[in-house]
Amino acid sequence: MQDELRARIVLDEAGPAPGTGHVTGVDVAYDDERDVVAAAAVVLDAATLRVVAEATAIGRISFPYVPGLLAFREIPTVLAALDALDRPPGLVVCDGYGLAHPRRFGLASHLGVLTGLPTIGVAKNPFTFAHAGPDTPRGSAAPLLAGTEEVGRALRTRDGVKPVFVSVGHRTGLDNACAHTLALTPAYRLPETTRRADALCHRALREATGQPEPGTHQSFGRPVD
DNA sequence: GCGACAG
DNA sequence: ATCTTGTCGC
Repeated sequence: MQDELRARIVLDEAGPAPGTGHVTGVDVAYDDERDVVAAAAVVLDAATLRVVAEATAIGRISFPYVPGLLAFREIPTVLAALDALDRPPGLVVCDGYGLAHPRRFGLASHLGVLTGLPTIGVAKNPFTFAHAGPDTPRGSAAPLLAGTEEVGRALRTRDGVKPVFVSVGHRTGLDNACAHTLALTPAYRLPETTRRADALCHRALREATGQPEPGTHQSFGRPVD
């Protein structure tokens, strides 16, 4: 299926200019025990990084995590969240890869082809591509190489901090994808889009399952004296 | 055959 | 992704 759909990726568009229009982050959280998945889509104003729209969707886990097949696990619920938005998403920033994929069709490319939207992938970990460590300062980058082809970049978004791994999804160029990623990281390693979507899908999952009770999402809660 | 392997 | 503690740094 990936080999089929790959032909529909549009690579001759530079994509939206960084800092203009809207940028949307999508992310998914799981509760394997209860077989529940929650997705979130958060639309930011690209210039101010302020949230202008949000939407979530709840579903059942329909596919296991298999390296290389992440899209089949995450996309159904992500599509539902995007559909629930009350305005166009603009550029969509995914957790994971686009072209930097064993078959050149990662999550970001898959989502782009299904929706027709411009997409990029920003992953936290390298997949199976060789890359040198980018220089220390923020903005430094090193190519992700599939043989001789540059399928993405290891991009430093904070001085001296582990880089993120950027690749093109659909209807966007790699230089532009990296420029967007830098515009979305004024304070943290990960894009604001990813951070907002991550927080929202965890909140939605918790509200849908009504499990933990601790204070803030990622905290462990105060020990009882 | 074995290890690696986005989230 | 999820679970989970201590700890280093600003």
